[in-house]
Amino acid sequence: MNLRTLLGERLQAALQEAGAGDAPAIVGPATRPEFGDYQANGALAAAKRLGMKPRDLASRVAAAADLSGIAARCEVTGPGFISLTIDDDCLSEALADSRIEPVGSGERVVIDYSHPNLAKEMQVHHLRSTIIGDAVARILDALGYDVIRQNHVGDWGTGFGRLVAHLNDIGEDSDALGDLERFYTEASERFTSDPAFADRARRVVVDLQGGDPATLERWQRYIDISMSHCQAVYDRLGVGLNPGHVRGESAYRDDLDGIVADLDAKGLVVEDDGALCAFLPEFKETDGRVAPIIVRKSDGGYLYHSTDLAAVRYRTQTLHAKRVLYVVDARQSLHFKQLFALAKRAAYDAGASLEHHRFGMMLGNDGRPFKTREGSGTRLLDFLDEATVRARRLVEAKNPELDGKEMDRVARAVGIGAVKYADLSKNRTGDYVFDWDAMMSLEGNTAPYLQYAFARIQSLFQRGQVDAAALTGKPTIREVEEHALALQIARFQEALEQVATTVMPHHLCTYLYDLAAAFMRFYERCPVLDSDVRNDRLLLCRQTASTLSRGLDLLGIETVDRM
RNA sequence: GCGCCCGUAGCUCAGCUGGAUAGAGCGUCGGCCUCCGGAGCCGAAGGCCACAGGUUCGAAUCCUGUCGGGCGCGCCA
Repeated sequence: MNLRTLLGERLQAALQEAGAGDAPAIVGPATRPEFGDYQANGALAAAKRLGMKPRDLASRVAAAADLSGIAARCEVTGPGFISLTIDDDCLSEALADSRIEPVGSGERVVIDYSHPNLAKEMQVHHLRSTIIGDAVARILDALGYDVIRQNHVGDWGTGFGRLVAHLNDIGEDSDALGDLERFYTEASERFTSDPAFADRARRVVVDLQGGDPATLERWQRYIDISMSHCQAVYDRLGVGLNPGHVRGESAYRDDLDGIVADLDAKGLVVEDDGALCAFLPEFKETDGRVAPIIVRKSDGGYLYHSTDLAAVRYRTQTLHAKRVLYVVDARQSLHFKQLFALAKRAAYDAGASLEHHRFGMMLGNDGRPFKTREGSGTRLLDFLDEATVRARRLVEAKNPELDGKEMDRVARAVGIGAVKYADLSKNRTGDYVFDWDAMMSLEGNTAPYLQYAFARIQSLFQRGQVDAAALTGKPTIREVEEHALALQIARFQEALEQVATTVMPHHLCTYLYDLAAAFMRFYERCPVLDSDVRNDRLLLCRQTASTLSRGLDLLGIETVDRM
């Protein structure tokens, strides 16, 4: 249940009854505790339009609103705010039924994320897209959307010419493919230093695009190996991606001629300097130049604009997506603006919402793009190794009695969880500073703090020999701390829906952190095991734990019973 | 040259269709354990929300400009 939506509907009806037409109620969390749990600001804005005194309108709205069973108090405050306090029985009901409401109604959403370049191994800069995309996909899934994950891997393009040419030269049985990074570097070096090799590489590109079977076979072999590296990273990260989600650039290679012919037929492209370009007026700059969208190079080759257009068409017309989410680096902003504009002109969007959800770079403490501690590289696997090692060191120091197997599991959950949370909790459109010590400090808004809160509740059940699953009934709310905690638990749905609309998982992180804080205050003030109302409080504990665990799970973060 | 993004406490970050006295964590200072994990709780100090105008009953939020920082801009993706 979404209390905020419910209050919004009831108050909007009251606004209408009070003569304010279809003015929105504008319900949000109260800004201060003395103003209750929620506040509605809509009467202020509406009163102005109607030429009424805000307080008068607010009073009429408050009187007209049907809030029985929802709000225990509804009163006008200040210049015309409506302050609302949720009824304790209502909270109690909400706790008893904590299912996620499927507001997605099966609407199909395609989400494009991770999309590593298969020419080399996954790098640290692939982390954000992979993690954010995974969390968003999980959350939309949980809300009842029909989510289709698309891993648009970079498996096609001129770069593969040199790789396959190098593979041709050294023999495909060579174990050189065991180290993709080295292989890639060698191929690149030869390409710049050896003109004859560069020529061969360019011919390979032609062969590839022409569909030469032997060349395609070599290429496929390279792709398979590279893809298995990616899968290892995905498994390690615990994200839901698998080979079934892969639909890379090469999947659209046979569509490109048709796309470009179609753009031409629609009069959207012209030849310029030998290249085929679209010049859309909205990309006209103040100096009169128009930024071009090149869909075919002067040598006849295609670029990623064409591939991406084909992908848009596939996602909207074949997959029938209503919404296509691109979780991609902010540096691609112009590309996506152009892509979406051209796709609309060509009617490839089929009315779907095409959305680029950008993110900034991960910076080190020095304010420069992040590198692993050694400064040598940015291989994602090395980075995850370091995270796990650091987490293990931490957990060993705090809780040395965990045995080897459990220690491994905890180190993984804490290490990977901390990395993910550090990223997800700061989903700004700009860059963010990654700091090992801050994210592993186990204090403040971190994954370990939330995991700890969960573990602490499990420990409480264990100490009290409580079978949490067997607890029944609806808790009666008595103390203000209980009310605050119950309210926060009930707001889970709001947090999820907020992520669904904004595609910003940090709203869920903030929610969970506030939930943990509300629990800590409750726990400090309200004894649980040695209490006359033990069952009620145990129920609150159980719902806190399950909400924490579900929320973290939707972020792709594991919980552990002891840590 | 043109364009996009960012500028909030010493540091790292929130601030949800414009709302009441701008919030957390770290760090600093001060309280709280006969009590369920102190990895905690309570409190204090710390802000011209980069700057200047504008719109509004009301602006960190919207508009314009200036100054800082990041990124991007014809045949890589």
